[in-house]
Amino acid sequence: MTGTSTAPAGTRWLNADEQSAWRAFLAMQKVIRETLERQLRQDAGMPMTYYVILAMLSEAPDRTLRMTELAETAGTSQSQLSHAATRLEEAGWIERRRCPGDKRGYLAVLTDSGFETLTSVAPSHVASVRSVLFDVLSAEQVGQLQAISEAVTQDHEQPR
Amino acid sequence: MTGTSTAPAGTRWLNADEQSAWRAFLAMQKVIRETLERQLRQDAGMPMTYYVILAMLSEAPDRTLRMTELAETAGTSQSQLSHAATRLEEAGWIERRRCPGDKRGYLAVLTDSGFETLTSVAPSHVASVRSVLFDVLSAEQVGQLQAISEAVTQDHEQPR
DNA sequence: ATAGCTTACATGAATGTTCAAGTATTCCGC
DNA sequence: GCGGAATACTTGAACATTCATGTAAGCTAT
Repeated sequence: MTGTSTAPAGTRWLNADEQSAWRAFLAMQKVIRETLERQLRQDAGMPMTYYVILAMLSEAPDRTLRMTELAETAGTSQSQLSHAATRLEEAGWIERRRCPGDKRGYLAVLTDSGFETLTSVAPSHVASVRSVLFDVLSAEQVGQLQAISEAVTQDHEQPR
Repeated sequence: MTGTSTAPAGTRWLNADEQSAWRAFLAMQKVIRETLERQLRQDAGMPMTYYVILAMLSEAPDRTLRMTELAETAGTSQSQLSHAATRLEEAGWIERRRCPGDKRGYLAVLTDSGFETLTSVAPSHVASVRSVLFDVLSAEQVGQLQAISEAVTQDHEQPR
């Protein structure tokens, strides 16, 4: 039900173009997510969320970030990050240290082992991203996709 | 790590454009998924997967589909559908009937209650889809998004 | 007609995510 | 400098998804 038929009048349903674009989009999303998720699971035994967390840490100065900042840059909730950090710490990929100057806080630090893991998985991850997305798009389409993505996310930013 | 630095030579990293397109895309995906998921959870207490299942059933002749077909059209795995069907049946939104002619199979039937629920939730769902996506895109961009989506999914189809 | 493969679906354990609390700190105004 | 609100993070329960496996029924070639 994204279309015609029974319902309170006044609902602006999707027209045919929007309808098919929407379904196509859902399908694309699914293909991409599943492809990457499966690849990472196989090659590194971690979900994509965890990969992104490690990746963000690897780019931070001293491979270290405050939990909250990490959650923000990785695009996860604090709760999710906290659970993830527990698992990542068990795996030996990160460490949590008390935050100097703010005893409420913790710093997440990427360990050497974590960095190595990331380094070893990254190439095949990037290859997957390429093969599922960029290899099938023209340069123009890449630009279009970015513009579309930014339109959606920018519109959605909270007014502070 | 989607970029430069340490790693086996020969890896084709993403260039700057691809990199930023990719991150923008991930962010968009997240915004859209979370928005819809949250809205459906609030308004109907169901995840989007379940909504799609009900929606597909509502469009089928007699609001009935064989489990396998339903899984296919809804884009879920059979296992996922089976679990979902259990929950949906508990909620009284669908029924499972033995499939005449093939005693292995089951038919999933959308109940009146399920149809009513769907009917009551659909408008706000569509409104969300609109507000998060179509309202911020031009007609041209909608077309571009569809083309991009199709490029990805078509390329990914299994060769039979 | 029967052995053996395949199809249709269910089930259970493992894992991730979300939501709602809960516990420390820190900040702020008076 | 003290009470109360906000911040930083954790925790546990509920739920969804996945993977591997299980069971029943249909198909097919001999």
